[in-house]
Amino acid sequence: MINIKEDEKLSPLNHSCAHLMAHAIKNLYPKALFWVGPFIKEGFYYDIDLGDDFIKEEDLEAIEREMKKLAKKNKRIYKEILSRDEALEMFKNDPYKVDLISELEGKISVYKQDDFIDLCRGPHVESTKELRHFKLLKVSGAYFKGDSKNKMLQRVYGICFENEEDLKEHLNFLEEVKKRDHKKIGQELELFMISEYGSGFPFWLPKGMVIRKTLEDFWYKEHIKEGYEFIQTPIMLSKDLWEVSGHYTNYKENMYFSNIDDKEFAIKPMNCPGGMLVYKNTLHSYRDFPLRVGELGLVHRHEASGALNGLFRVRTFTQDDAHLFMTEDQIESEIVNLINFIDRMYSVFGLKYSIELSTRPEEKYIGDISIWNRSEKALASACEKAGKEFKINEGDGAFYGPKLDFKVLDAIGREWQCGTIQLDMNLPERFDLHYIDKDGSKKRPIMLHRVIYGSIERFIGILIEHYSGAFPLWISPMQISIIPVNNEHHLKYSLEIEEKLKAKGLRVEVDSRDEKMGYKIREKQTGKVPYTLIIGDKELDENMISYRKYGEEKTAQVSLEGFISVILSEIDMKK
RNA sequence: GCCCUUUUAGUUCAGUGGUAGAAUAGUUGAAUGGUAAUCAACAGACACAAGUUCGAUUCUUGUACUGGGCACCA
Repeated sequence: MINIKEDEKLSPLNHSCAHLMAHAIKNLYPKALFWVGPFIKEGFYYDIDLGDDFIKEEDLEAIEREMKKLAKKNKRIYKEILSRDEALEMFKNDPYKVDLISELEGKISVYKQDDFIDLCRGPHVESTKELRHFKLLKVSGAYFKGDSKNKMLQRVYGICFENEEDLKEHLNFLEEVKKRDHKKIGQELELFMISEYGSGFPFWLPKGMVIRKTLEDFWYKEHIKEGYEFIQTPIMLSKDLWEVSGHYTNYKENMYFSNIDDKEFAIKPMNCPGGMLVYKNTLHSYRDFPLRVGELGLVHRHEASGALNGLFRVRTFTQDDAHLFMTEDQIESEIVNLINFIDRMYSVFGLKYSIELSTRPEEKYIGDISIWNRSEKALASACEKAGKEFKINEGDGAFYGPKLDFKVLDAIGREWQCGTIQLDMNLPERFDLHYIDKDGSKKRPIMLHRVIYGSIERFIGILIEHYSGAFPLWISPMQISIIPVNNEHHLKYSLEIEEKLKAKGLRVEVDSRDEKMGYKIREKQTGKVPYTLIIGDKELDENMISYRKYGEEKTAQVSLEGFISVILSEIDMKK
């Protein structure tokens, strides 16, 4: 996956291409006014005010043609330095540029090509002739200065490369992304659906449910190894609780409510308040620590309609949550444990990841600065002790504490935010949590929230795209499909095999429909079933089975016992 | 929520100011098969509401939904 932002050659190229596009748009839409046109990770864009006119997707081709025409003229791109007054004079008829100039300090630089001139810091390529291998990708709306209170401008995105091969490669990558789309694969493989009666509320279909259940079972098993206990808290609780937790004041717009017997109830957007009540249910001693309490908690959040996106952004989802309670000097070792745990969980799926440490916000934060400093240090040194590199996001922590974010990298190099470990100084205070220390005094525990999958729904979405729908055997909804060559002669033997495989806990089916085997094999391949067994005269006579692995064309012949042991060890290794 | 976009059969797509056509899935029948699609018959759809019109699936408006962005993600 490319990152133009970090490429010294591609970033000026894309920046210049943004200007070339603006130039072309200016020629085609004389009324157009331009705000800014930077290069980004995946290309460039320009924000444009076209008055009451619009650029539509189908207009992009015409703009591209105009760009090619301009580029061919081989105009030199040169820089000029102006004083503020000169700049203001030059752009006096363009309110956007005047606005921009007013935000800049010192001398103003502009770039010129032919009759087009634009404010810009640069750098740019030397001539328009270098801009040849580009593609305009999409149009959309974008708020002026990124503020939803402002007017919406039109944004056109594109990307530029040094040569045609790189451009082609990138366009192929975009095709690949489309092919892997979990919404598409989820429908094709009948994993989940979303009804028009509830956008943002996914339904799990039988096959998707197998995946979900498998991930949940695995999650429980691994958490037991790590010394966790489990709870389940109600999805609906009195509004009073959300006032104590602070969610009612800060998060009301995103919560669902219901009135019962004239009392207001809220559907939980987070599991923590319920977890706090469980903690308070008993008196705690320092001897109980670290206390690790997990909950696969179903939460509901009223996300903006435009934010919804398949399983990635939904209105109801299951967090693989846990709350950990400890003393201050247990923070570091507990975080080291967690990092190693998360590492183990991700590596099972072949997911690489990076860690980011977010520290105390400049202004809006609560709690003692000395606790902030100590816990930030604990998070950092835990990463070091676990042997993990991390990036620091200064001031990016939540108001209630610093955090470590885990971003997983999928099979085609895209990043997804999944796990997070957050220290929380807010809730223990609000809920007045305490424990009895060695000396018999009451103390406030340190509390961590953490998730590993993040949201099970979202994680499955990521896995679908990561594996492109071809799940490893242990997760695959249907593991083995048995095809009798002829129902009359081979069905009985097939059913016997099915029986034996089922007895081993495998997910098996016999496809006994009256169809030709070529047809069935095709279906198993498009359905991405890991193993297909073919049972005919040959297998019957020799008391063997023939199997074909997903994605391979060859067939292997083995005894049933041999096959079972191969399969079971593959499941065991989670390959 | 905002901008643009989309909506025709279970699914993927054609098409029209005089209510629609295919592929595939489905049902039924025939075919008994050796590694990516056997043949035939049947059945199945214009998102919803209002307007324009003799007549609207088609045009207009609104609503809902889809997709891509933006904003949001205490």
